Amino acid sequence: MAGKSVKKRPGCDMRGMLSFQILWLLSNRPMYGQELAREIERRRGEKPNPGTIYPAIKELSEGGLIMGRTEGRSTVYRLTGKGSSTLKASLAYFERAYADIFYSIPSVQRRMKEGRA
Amino acid sequence: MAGKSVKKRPGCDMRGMLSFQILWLLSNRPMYGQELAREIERRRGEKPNPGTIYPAIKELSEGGLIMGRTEGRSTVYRLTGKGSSTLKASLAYFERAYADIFYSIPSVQRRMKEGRA
DNA sequence: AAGAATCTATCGGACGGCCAATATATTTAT
DNA sequence: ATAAATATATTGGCCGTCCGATAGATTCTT
Repeated sequence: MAGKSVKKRPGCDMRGMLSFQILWLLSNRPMYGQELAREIERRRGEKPNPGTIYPAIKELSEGGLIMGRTEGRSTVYRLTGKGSSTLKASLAYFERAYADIFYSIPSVQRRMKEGRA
Repeated sequence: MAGKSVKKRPGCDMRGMLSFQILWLLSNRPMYGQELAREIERRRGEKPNPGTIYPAIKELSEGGLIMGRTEGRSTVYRLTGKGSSTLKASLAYFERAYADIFYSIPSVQRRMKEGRA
């Protein structure tokens, strides 16, 4: 049966960052869906399911933030101009909202003090 | 009527961070609901509605991550031991998942290079 | 050619976040 | 005492995320 118990991160599940993360990844280089899923897995620890990643891609595509180009069996996506400016605004929001949380992390502070950018 | 059009951040709405942010705020000092709402407003730019903040508080409270103590007209919340360890784990996840995004922000890089912790 | 692997894609359901509206209680100001 | 301000709290509904299952198409391997 579909839609069983969703695994719950204790106390905070941090939903809502998927589209943001996809935009950011595509700002580095064009990728196709499975590549995006793998890059997200590297960061989150878990690979998003097809039912998660593809609807997100579709949404971004329909919103004109990314553009897909079919190449063989895969579809390579890249940021549009609109997607790029949206990402810029989102990054500004991200920083304003969560920078102090980041700077409170010990390993981040260490890296700061050493001036490693 | 209730539940009209939810304001949409274009392309990424970053839901799911509320409980995390509440835990982090309470790790700095105990606060009551409206104080939490104001601190979140300072960071996000918009104040979470009662229908957003109170259910989140309730959930964290029922999960044993925070503890409330009624004082006059307000209820002051503080982290529990469980909440503290949960926050620690969440911070680790947060860093792993989004650190590279954070470090890609120009103003953050500037601050890093100057070694300002 | 046949099978395995890879990629794209959709469906149904669950869940947290989020809002506007509404209600009540307590404290403060006039 | 009355009004205003402050704080807590719930209701009803929408949205994006997320999962597991399922399916079809293309490419690679044997």
